[in-house]
Amino acid sequence: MHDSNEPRPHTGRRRNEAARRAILDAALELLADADGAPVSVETIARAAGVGKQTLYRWWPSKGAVLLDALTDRAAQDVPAPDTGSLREDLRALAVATFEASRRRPSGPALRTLVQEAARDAHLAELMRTFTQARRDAVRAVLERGRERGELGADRDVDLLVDQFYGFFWYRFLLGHAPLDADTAVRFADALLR
Amino acid sequence: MHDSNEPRPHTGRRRNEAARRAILDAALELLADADGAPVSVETIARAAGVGKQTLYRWWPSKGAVLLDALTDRAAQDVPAPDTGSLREDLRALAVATFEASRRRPSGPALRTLVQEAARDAHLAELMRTFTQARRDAVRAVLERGRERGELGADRDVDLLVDQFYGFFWYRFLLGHAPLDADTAVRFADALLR
DNA sequence: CGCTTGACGAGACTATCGGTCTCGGTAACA
DNA sequence: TGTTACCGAGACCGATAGTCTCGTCAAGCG
Repeated sequence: MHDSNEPRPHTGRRRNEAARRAILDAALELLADADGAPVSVETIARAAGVGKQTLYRWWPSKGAVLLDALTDRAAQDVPAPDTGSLREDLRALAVATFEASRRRPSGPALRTLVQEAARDAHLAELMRTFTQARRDAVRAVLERGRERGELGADRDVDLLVDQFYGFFWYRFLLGHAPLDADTAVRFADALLR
Repeated sequence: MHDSNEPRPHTGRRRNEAARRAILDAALELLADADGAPVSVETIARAAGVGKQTLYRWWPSKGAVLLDALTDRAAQDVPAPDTGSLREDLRALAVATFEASRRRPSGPALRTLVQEAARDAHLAELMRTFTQARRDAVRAVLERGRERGELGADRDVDLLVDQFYGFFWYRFLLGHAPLDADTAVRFADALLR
């Protein structure tokens, strides 16, 4: 058996970085334009001017490409406000979350991506880490507030985290009611009453 | 032109009621067993012992069959508690909603149905009336409470309704945290703090 | 009783899509 | 200059929603 920890140096043609960019850009654009409608691999490849195999050579599935397209350019950084005030932190988090969901192309793309995830268990699993980071940010803000005595001992942090993201996703996916900054502030205050 | 308000009497073989029942029963059972996985028309027809055309003769799409299967047997009746106390009404609504989501086969079937709706715009549209009735029940409870002076003028009913169902759907679809009666009571109380 | 009508089960067929496979060509490196 | 691995293109496979056709069968009418 050969030493797999020390593979032989790479030879041959290298990965085409322009193709990678074209694929991610095309995927994000199609994801945003679709706004709910499915995005096919054929369409992405054609829009990027590449063959399907180039896609599958570097990503294991369509979902992986789509998620990569979103996280590549979209605000990867999770805001972690720490103003010293629970109310201010939660307001800031809500405003940042709601506003980010309205920006193009990442907002509409995220909406489509969730719908893709509903039919693709693999993608759903990949998205868990994406959403877990956001949940952790809310939890951290709440727990800092608790340590400062701004959150009563009777308040359940798990419940509050799910209230925060439940409301957000509900309005985001249904799109029947606004997710603007004013709503964000009123919502954050409602959670802390 | 003939009088379309007075169509000629029906002749020929009549609709097979047993087939209708078999289709709806098979669809609900498959929907519940799938618990997320897609349910194909072929599978429904085979399980019901009917041809695909019998399905498409009476329903316009797969989604219509699935929704019909759920609403046919599942608790169609929306609870409308009116105890005279906002807190008691909202608790009752939350307990009924959360408990119903855990019952078989309607609970798992609803979860699968939502995932089907994510890929079927037609079904998503059909489900709007289904969910609207539930939203209206919560709204009615809140507005009765407001008339009794149990809800401050600063509380936004639209926000509260979305908080209620946002939290429910979030936990129901993700399944990461309990939706039991105890949680329902604590949640209802949290909304009314 | 027998004819007309329309529903019935069965399954072939079309179109779409995710994913695999193969082909001739080409860029990078030794 | 030869080897290697990536490239675009597209044929191919399997699954699935929905349509179409076929021979059959039940309900009513004359």
